[in-house]
Amino acid sequence: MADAKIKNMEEFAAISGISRPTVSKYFHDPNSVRKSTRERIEAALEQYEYRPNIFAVNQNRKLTKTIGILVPYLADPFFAEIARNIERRCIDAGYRPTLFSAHGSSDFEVEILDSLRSLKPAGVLLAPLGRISDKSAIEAFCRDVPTVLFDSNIEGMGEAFVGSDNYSFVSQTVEYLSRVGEPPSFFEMRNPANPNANKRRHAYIAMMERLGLDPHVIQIDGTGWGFEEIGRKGALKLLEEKALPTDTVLCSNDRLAIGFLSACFEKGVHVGRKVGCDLRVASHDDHPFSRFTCPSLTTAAHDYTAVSNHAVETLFRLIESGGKLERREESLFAAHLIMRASA
Amino acid sequence: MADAKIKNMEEFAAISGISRPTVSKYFHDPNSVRKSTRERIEAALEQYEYRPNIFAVNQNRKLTKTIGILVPYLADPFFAEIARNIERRCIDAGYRPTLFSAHGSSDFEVEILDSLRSLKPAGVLLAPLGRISDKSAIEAFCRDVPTVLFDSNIEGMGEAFVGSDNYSFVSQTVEYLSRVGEPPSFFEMRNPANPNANKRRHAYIAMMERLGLDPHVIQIDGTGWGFEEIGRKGALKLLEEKALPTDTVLCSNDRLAIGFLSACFEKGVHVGRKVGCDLRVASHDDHPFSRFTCPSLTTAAHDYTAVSNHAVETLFRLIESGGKLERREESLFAAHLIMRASA
DNA sequence: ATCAAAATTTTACGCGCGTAAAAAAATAAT
DNA sequence: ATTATTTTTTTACGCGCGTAAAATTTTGAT
Repeated sequence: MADAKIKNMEEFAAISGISRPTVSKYFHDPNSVRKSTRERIEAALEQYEYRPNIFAVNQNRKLTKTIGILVPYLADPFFAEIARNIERRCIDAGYRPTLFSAHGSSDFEVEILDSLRSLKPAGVLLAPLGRISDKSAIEAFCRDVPTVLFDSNIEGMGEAFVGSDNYSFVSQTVEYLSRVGEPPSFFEMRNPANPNANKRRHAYIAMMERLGLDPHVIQIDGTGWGFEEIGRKGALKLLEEKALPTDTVLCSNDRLAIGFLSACFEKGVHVGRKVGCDLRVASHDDHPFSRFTCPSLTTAAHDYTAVSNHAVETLFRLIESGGKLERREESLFAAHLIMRASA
Repeated sequence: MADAKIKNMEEFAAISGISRPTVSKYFHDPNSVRKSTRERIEAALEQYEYRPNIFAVNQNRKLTKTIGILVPYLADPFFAEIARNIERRCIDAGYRPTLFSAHGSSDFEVEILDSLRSLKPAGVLLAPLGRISDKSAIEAFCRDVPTVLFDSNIEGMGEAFVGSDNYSFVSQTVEYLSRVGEPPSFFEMRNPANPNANKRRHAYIAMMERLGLDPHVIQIDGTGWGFEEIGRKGALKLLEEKALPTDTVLCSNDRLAIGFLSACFEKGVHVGRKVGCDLRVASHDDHPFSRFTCPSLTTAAHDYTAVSNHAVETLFRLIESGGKLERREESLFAAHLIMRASA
């Protein structure tokens, strides 16, 4: 492997004593050539350093081995975590994942979709921004490129959607909170960027009514992706105005809850389920940091692994079947409750 | 722009009434062709949708417009934040950034470097894992690809290093803490993955000695990138054994501090600089979440913008000068103290 | 040994574009 | 109008590889 460098496949084929078309076949799929030739190629591969030029390969192959991954906001550890899982699986399956973040901007999202298109990826895993996404741009993209949506669903777009079952999240938290103490109010942003937020609100209301309880939805102002700060500001206002209808708050997501808890601490409000506490706070997502909040956050956790696995597997299936599925698939995974100190 | 799609540059040239070599020249640099022809091309560009095939372009051009960005751990919002800044600037400058994360593993790091090499990028911005990095692999990579290191320095590798001045961080926190209260102990991991940690420890000791104070370095066990959990475990042990030498703790970085604060809360230890508090805790980095800890974290902040800007600009300069700099450059940016409630 | 099946080699073309060289055209300067 | 200069066109080759078709070799079973 320390010998002179090989320029191209022609040269490498000559050295390994195999014809170029066969070598080409080998790189496409090592098992497509006879064992003895495979071994000869691999022997040469160990002596000489050669890898096919990826640009020439991609130009000529109908199907690239690239998989695009686009998430709305990579600085959110939740997406970073999912992306990590997905990347891993793609690599294991012999694909080359390329990761993009829309950085919370729909302009960026469209721009990335555009440059993703020119990469001619075998498939794309797309977690759209949601409400502010340019729907028509996404729809056009999905028509051209085999795409599986995840995290946020947009009706009818992509060949499949894989995400979490928001009803499962909320029903578990609401059930637990109201069984053990006062029923929860629901704390959320007035104009949530993410469609999951709406589903969670509806699930909250439905669940409360099923339990014969009065739903209280508290909506706070704020835009953008600085959820913690939005939650903190909203909570500060509520606490100052003593406007909380119950002593239990269920936040739409963990990042809002992180802000909420920080506001409580500032105001000297004791959060927790122990005696002497003023307030219980729970939430959804099991954000990587939620176990380090003060107090640690009771939350409903995504089945990260199941979601990312199934998203990737669905995409592989989609790719193998030529970019089209019989019918659009929707897969939702249940949450599981993680009881910590906050509620 | 809704007209029939163009297959290749040949076709597009025919339609726009310009010869293909000239069109090629235009896409390389629009200002390299006469104004009148530029306008004709751009007029055609508005009517017909055409973009040069990126693979064919990259195969034939000596220099790609790709810039590789590799960070050690993208699930750490600190790196996500830096990556966001860098991506932005690269796009603005007409490059195509591609982001990779080593996910904390040196195997991954080498693997990514390898696939990065085959992308023939114009340049690479590399934040190495640090201690566990495969130095020889990185060195070999830097020889082949114009590379600027950032965040963690590895002596002699890459054409330049851009990062923060650890001494500036620590001197400010130590000075402040010991001026206002009891001098701090230094809380860190025994075997830090990141070389900055070592520099911070040395800076702490030097600064304490300069102030005529006794340094106390507390080293805790733990490996990997789950710093919060490591910090929490370490702090729990310290608090249980009442092993803290002073009532002021300076953590090596914010993620450790987040864990420390969570342990304090669990143990009922009151952190803050107000009267009645048991402990002051400060740290370094200004992690995106450090303002939402309980209490909010006093910390020394990176000049994120300056670091990412200067890293990118250095890389551009490096690219323009053909991949070599007169001599290796090292640029360090000062921190600024952010006073919050924890100390 | 015989023969069909499977794998490989030979040969050749195409992908979409960069780019060099010479000829032609357009522009600017005198 | 003439000449010098800049820009564009024509022509042609190369990049590294995919892939098709026909010829050849190897393999495995009889």
